[in-house]
Amino acid sequence: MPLKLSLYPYLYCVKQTQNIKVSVDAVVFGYTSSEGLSILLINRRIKPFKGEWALPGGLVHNDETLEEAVERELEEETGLQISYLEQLYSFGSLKRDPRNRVIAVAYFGLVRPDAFRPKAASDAKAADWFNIKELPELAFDHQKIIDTALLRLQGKLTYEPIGFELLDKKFPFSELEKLYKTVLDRPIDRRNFKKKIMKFGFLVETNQKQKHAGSGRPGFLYQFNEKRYFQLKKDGINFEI
Amino acid sequence: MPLKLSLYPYLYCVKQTQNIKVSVDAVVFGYTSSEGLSILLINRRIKPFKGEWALPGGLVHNDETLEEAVERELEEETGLQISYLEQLYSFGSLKRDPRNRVIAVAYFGLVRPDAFRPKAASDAKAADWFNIKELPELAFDHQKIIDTALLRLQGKLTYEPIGFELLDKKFPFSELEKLYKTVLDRPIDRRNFKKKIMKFGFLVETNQKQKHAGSGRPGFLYQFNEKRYFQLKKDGINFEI
DNA sequence: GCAAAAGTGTTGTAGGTACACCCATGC
DNA sequence: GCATGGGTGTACCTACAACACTTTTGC
Repeated sequence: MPLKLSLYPYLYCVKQTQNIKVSVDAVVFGYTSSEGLSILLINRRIKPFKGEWALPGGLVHNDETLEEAVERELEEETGLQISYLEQLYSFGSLKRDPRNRVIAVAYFGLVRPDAFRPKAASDAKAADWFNIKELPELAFDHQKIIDTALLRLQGKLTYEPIGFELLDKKFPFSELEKLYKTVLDRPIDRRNFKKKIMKFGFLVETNQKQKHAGSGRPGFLYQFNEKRYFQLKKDGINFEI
Repeated sequence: MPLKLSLYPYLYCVKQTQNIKVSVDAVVFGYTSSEGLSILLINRRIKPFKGEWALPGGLVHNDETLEEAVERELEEETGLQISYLEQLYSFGSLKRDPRNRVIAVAYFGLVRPDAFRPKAASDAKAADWFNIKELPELAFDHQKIIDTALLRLQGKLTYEPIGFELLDKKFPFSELEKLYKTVLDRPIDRRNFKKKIMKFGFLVETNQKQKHAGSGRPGFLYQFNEKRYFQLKKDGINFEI
């Protein structure tokens, strides 16, 4: 059976002009040990889904890349500093948007706690953080996008050290441990976890101690050494938790 | 520092109408033990890049999903049966296509050897297979897309049993081993590899023997049990080679 | 001095790696 | 009978899991 070949495959494309828009949407995760894992949402001021909560995002401009579009939208709608951004998935089903056919290229972002502003800081709730376990009803297919992003976060955390992007530049070791417990939603052995992480060598202990919050013995602060990590990665280590 | 909020974030979008097209492109891998890993390319019959080799693909129709578009394009341009398809990545840089701004949602596909037709079968070389190590110059940014796809294939092979999608339904064990050696481009210990694979339990030995090709002792044929795999996956195994 | 969190080592076990000889078939 | 590829087991070693007591601090 030979290959079946159309001689003019592109003829199909000119029959009717394509009328599809391209948007970007960002699932931005934030984390604090007190509030757990949260997602940044905006309240829509225009139809459709006016007044409902949605992911930050919007149409891509003609003269900007997808990454630039996400960064611009985040800046415009929320003004926050992002510490990590990667493409997640493109959603292209037919009825995503009731107005037009719109394809969404979704991105996955992480911010540090110092960029994470709680409810009080926003005026009139135009943008706000929601705990991952207490999300409101969402516009469009944004719940599905969030589900995809959460799976990606959980997966990624176990084979790339992106957890640091959700913590302050310097943090007590227990913060990292709590982060893993929260996001992966399972218990972790403190001693084994520390051995595993420290063995890699890209996490360095500073000589500073935690400024005391609450009771208990204050721990030393640690920081992630990105340079060392990239060196190790080039030499071929594989991070596995 | 409070969140900076634009009151009318969507105003930005109406300043100028978006003029971006959406296409899909497919990186389809095929494998035979004699020829190694190959990619399916088509020879462009229209400008731009007329006469050059490119990935199969084209503009998405208004009334079809992204997956439908990929499958239609593959059918139109090459007529082949695909055994595995997943989304790879979306490429959105500004000058990908010299005509318009076009965003490509790239897909990653695998076909079995019996769908794999060598050069002789195609008329006038409209579509053809190229060994991964002997690719021609490619149109657009298709080389970059292929690089991304190859990394995905290598990664995926080690943590999901998709290798079976590149082999016939029944195959001698050595075929699987050669596939891994070829794609991962490193030596593999025969005995350990077999132990590892068989331990999972989703690969079953049939009582048929390989019809003899060349010299040497013919081996038994094996087949992948998809049902068993999904059951195991649900119960929480993780495939790791 | 008591509650709360940080810091730290050992032992058993499972799984991975390294490694070599015999068997069935075609020519 | 020889060349080619198929089939198979063991021993060592590393890496992970399980597990509990002491130390520092705030109140």
